Amino acid sequence: MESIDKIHGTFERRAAEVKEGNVPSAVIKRLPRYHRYLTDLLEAGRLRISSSELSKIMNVTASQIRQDLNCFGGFGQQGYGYNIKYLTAKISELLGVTEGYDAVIVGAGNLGRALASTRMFGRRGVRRIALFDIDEKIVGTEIYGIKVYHTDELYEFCKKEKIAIGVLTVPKSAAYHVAKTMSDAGVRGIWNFANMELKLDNPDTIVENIHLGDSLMTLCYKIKEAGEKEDNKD
Amino acid sequence: MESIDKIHGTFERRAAEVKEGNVPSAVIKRLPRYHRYLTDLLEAGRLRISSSELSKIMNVTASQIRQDLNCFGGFGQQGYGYNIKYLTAKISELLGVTEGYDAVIVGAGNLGRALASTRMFGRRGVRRIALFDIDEKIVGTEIYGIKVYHTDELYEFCKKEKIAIGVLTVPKSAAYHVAKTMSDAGVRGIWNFANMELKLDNPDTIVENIHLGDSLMTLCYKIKEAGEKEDNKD
DNA sequence: TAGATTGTTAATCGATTAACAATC
DNA sequence: TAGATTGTTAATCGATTAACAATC
Repeated sequence: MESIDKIHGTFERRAAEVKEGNVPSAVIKRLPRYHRYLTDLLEAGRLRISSSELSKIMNVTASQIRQDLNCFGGFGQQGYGYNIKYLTAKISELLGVTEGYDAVIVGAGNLGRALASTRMFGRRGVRRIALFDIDEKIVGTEIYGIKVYHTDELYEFCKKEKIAIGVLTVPKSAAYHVAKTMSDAGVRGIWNFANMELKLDNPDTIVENIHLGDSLMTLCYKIKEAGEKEDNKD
Repeated sequence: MESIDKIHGTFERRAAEVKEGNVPSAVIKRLPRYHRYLTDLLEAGRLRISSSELSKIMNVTASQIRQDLNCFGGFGQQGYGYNIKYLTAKISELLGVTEGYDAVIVGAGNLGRALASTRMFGRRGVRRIALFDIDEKIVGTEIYGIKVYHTDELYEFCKKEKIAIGVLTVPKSAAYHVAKTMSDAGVRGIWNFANMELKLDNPDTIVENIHLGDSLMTLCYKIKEAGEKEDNKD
């Protein structure tokens, strides 16, 4: 127990040193995955982990883990490893999880409802403030505890509530119009499930596209590839 | 028109040359995106495109496009560009889109229904043969034209119908059991929406994980980063 | 033939891995 | 102190870009 406290002390002394801004994009892309594994370890009650143990769990090299974590300010401890809680907090901060952004979901179809019901948002510090749809039958109701508004009110709502994130689950045909409305209302990031590339005039609006189809294709590719290897065995 | 025919002739003569198997993984990862853009161009009625035009549309370098497409057998034509139809067909083949795999969706919740209703599968040559759920109220019904079976029948069904792809949209608690059932029944690839890493004994079962949370985190990161840049302006 | 655009080589860049001295 | 494990340098590897000769 003493050694853990000692580690903690060390971390706190070092916290100011954290360098940022020059983290390579390859590392940034890996951060959500680190975050996932570390959160799981934390929930499992683990306090510390070495790069070598984590490398086995995550199936990457220990060297890469040390190199990666060092990008934002070496706070491992020689002979001990990394403090999981501190590491998770640091990565959360870097990823913006601690910012507490507000989000709206536009489109209350199957996908919109699925997103309304997951605990994915809360875990990442994002609050779902409202759902929007054009179906008068559901406007005014609540879905998984989230109030449904008419899409006509979207612009005013986003502006007034200073919404940071807009989740787009409307049909392709409506996607551009809805996206533009949100962009105009000052929404900073659009999480786009509409299966199309959005071209918005506002260069400051960030668009993160979900292309499930790309993932399905990758799976097909891997299946086909594995089958070919199998064939070559004979 | 004559030149187009000429190009076509050239392509057919060359079709045999296609090299495969040594395509770098960085290129493989980009193929679904190429496929998307090329399909759109094809639907827009375009017949040919140059690496330089495509580079502008896709926001990558023309050099990369030529390098990429060359990996699986240079079939552009100097002075003309690439035949979109042929290129799309080639990429489709490489990705396994032409294999015509059969899939089942396990879990008929919001996400399962969303997946049952999209045209994403058909476009990629994947047939959705059946839905599975444990809710007796919906077993026996049809959802978006797909028959719903009880999950108890999953093993037999997959085995009998030689299902290649299992789409996993059940709660975390049931994910492992369902995945193992499918793996045991010879399902070759699992498309995993359960937000957890599946550890299956069978090393031949391919798992493609969807981690929407990672994408949401990336969006948060980009928003935070853009905000910081904004701050530094002053 | 002249113009356009590929295929391909060579140069650059960035990312990964290996190794080990520093240090807890 | 001895053992463990990081932080960091240097070596390797792979991916991207630039350039241009080949060729349609």
